[in-house]
Amino acid sequence: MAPEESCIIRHFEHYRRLSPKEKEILASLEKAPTAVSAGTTLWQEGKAASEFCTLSAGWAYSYRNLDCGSRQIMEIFLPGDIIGLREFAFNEHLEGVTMIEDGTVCYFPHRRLLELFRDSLTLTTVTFAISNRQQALLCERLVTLARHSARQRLAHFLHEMYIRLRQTMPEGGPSFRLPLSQQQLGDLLGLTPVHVSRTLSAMSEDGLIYRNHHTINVPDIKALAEEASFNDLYLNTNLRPLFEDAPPES
Amino acid sequence: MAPEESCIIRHFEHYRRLSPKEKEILASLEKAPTAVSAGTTLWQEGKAASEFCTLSAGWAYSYRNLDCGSRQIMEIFLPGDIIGLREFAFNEHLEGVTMIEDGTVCYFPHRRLLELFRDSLTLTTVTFAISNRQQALLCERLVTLARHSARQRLAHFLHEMYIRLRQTMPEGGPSFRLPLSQQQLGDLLGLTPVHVSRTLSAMSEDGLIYRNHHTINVPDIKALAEEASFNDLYLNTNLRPLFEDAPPES
DNA sequence: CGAACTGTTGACACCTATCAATTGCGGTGG
DNA sequence: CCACCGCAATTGATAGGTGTCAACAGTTCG
Repeated sequence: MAPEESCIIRHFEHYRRLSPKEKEILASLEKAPTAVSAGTTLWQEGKAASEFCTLSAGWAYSYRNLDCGSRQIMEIFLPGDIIGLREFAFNEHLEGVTMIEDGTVCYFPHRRLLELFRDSLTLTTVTFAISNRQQALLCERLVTLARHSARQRLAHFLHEMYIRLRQTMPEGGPSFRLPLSQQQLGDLLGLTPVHVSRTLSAMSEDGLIYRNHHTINVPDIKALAEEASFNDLYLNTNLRPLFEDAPPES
Repeated sequence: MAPEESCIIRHFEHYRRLSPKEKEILASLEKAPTAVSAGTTLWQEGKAASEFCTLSAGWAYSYRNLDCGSRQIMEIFLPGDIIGLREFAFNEHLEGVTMIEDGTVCYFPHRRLLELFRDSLTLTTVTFAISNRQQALLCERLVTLARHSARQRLAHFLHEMYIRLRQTMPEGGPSFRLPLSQQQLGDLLGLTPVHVSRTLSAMSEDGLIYRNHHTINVPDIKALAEEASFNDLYLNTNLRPLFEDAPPES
């Protein structure tokens, strides 16, 4: 595939325009696409970590298995995301990663990221920015877990996914496909699947969302944001103008 | 003060040995120390962001004010930490920052970090690693908020602080000073101050901790870790050996 | 058509929030 | 040095949200 079509390049260009050389560096990360089917575990927590991968197609999630027997889903990955970025500094994977749907991933060794840091200041800052944004997503979820009701948590997550999906697919209408089971939603939001079911039903009855299998229809996105007391500051991915007059490359 | 004594250099050297030139770059971040008293707010959420600062002395925390009137403390900063690193990519501060005790901070503009990225691959990777570690702390707290009881949350936080403090002050015995009010603990762990009080009292009665004003004594750190089902993987700050054969500086 | 999984619904228990009153502590001024 | 004030911490009673257990319905896929 031509570099221009790569998800990861689109993702990076969301933050900053890239030169052909920079695009080439990014494209080189996706030299070895691997097809993976739904339910495949890319790696397990605790295993030695030596690689990242980019997600070219399909959804994935990372998770932690807890001593108490339950499981916490940490992050939902969409096409264009780099999986494992957070674990760069660690020798073992802190989280396992599993595919939600069939998809395609491209593994690349940690060393490649160092080369990227060495070769391009722009890619370095954008990578750092992507990491920052990921962290902001975590912070928002942390807030909802600490302080919000089950209904607010679900409203918040649905709104977040709506926004994230619209950033890559600007025209998608009021509905989107959410290929997560209620068990997975519960594992993500710290709820039991039973309570997820009850809460989603209540939200449907109140006309906040409509559900059809795995398709969610949001008739009034502002009402959903209101319900979640959503803070859209953190999804703003525009880099500060500062970067325009960044110090010159060496 | 001589560069060797700076908290932030000690912090960075925890990850990787630094050359004199690299130490100098770091020391240059701390050119303008400012004394700040307990309760001072360094900046508020939503305000335009143009600076980071290093924390040279004293404790601080970052927080979010929520629509529902309560407040979520996101992060506790100790001497040697860089405050605001997470907000690098954003134009506005996502979080406010307030001093817990009297202390000293050194502001420096965002641009300085770009210069650091440009001038030293080692400092770039260590900065990225520090950001990763911060993220790992967040993940752990997210897990405890999602799935653990009040007692487990408190045990976990106390254990985490114990470990973090020992990393800078290796010999400190079984007790440490924790200058946080129960209101602040509640805001950090998603609990009401009333319930924090009850839970700490119960932990004291069970001999898990002893309290004296703001000093916490942990007679059996392993018991505390057990109680919290603590995962010490994420506090492991040793960079992977990979960094030893990092590509040469340009 | 049946098995296995996912989602729904009901009854009940438990943890934590809420509201309120009281105690203890630190700082201030007489 | 002591009385006083304000804040932090404690303790009690009650309410509410979510977990747990269990049964049942619906969907998917062989």
